[in-house]
Amino acid sequence: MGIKKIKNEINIFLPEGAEESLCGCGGVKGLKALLPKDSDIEALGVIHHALADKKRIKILCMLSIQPLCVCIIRAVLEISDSRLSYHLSILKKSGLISGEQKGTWITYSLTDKGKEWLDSGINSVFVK
Amino acid sequence: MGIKKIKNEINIFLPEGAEESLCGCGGVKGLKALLPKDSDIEALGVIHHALADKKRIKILCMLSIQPLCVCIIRAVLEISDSRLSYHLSILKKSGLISGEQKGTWITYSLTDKGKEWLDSGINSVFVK
DNA sequence: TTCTTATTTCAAATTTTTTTGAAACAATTC
DNA sequence: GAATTGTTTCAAAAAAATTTGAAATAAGAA
Repeated sequence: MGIKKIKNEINIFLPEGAEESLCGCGGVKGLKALLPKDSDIEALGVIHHALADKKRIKILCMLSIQPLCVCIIRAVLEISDSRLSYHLSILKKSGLISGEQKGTWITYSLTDKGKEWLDSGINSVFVK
Repeated sequence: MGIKKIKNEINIFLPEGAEESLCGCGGVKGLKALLPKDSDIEALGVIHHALADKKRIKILCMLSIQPLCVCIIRAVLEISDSRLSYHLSILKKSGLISGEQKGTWITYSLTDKGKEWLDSGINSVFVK
């Protein structure tokens, strides 16, 4: 009732009004074309995946306070060395943090990308 | 050479300078206290996890163009119904999108949270 | 050189996430 | 009511991420 079924380009029925607004953006083809390019989607996925884990978010937050060596991060998080190393490697690969050797130690810090991400996105959640 | 080893509060050695700057933020205890509260970390994790998948990022991008019913999202993404449904449910649980029944169809749109997230974070990656 | 400490790497075990296909459900039309 | 279409739910299978513990590496100190 009140809903018109219309066969369209991809041969599916649509709710009334849907086809017209779809046409406004070029239909299904148009929608596909409007999506960001795959490499951008990929890049965004890598960052989101890097922070899809509480321990890794904590690491990012810690490093936003100051650069820290692995042993201190370990003491705060209370997890095993290899486990921490695994998480650090994922953050490092994502480009959000970087590590610099200082003698026997490796000191990790936020990269510019990491700082930007923290500034832009994170606040929108915390400031609620 | 040039690196002093100092036994400290948690009984680990540290690179020179590390202890002083650590003291500046209250040591390991202080660092722990400076981390966001667990519920915030959790919330951030949920959002990041929701967008840790390319298909889900694409869905978010599509919905930023206009609200869409499942069958159209399906046509753009070219995946099975149940697979799409699974991804939609994760986005829905994260609060980034919401669905409204219109007759037989369900139309999904970005929530305010979804719009904010897209505005704040995402651009910092795409505008490069 | 040998020893110690900090950190990473590796492979196996475990856990979590994702995919698949069938079945269920809900709104509509016949 | 029966049949149809759009969507979700469910459980099993498959794939991917994470944890674990042991071994490797690297930098210094003795």
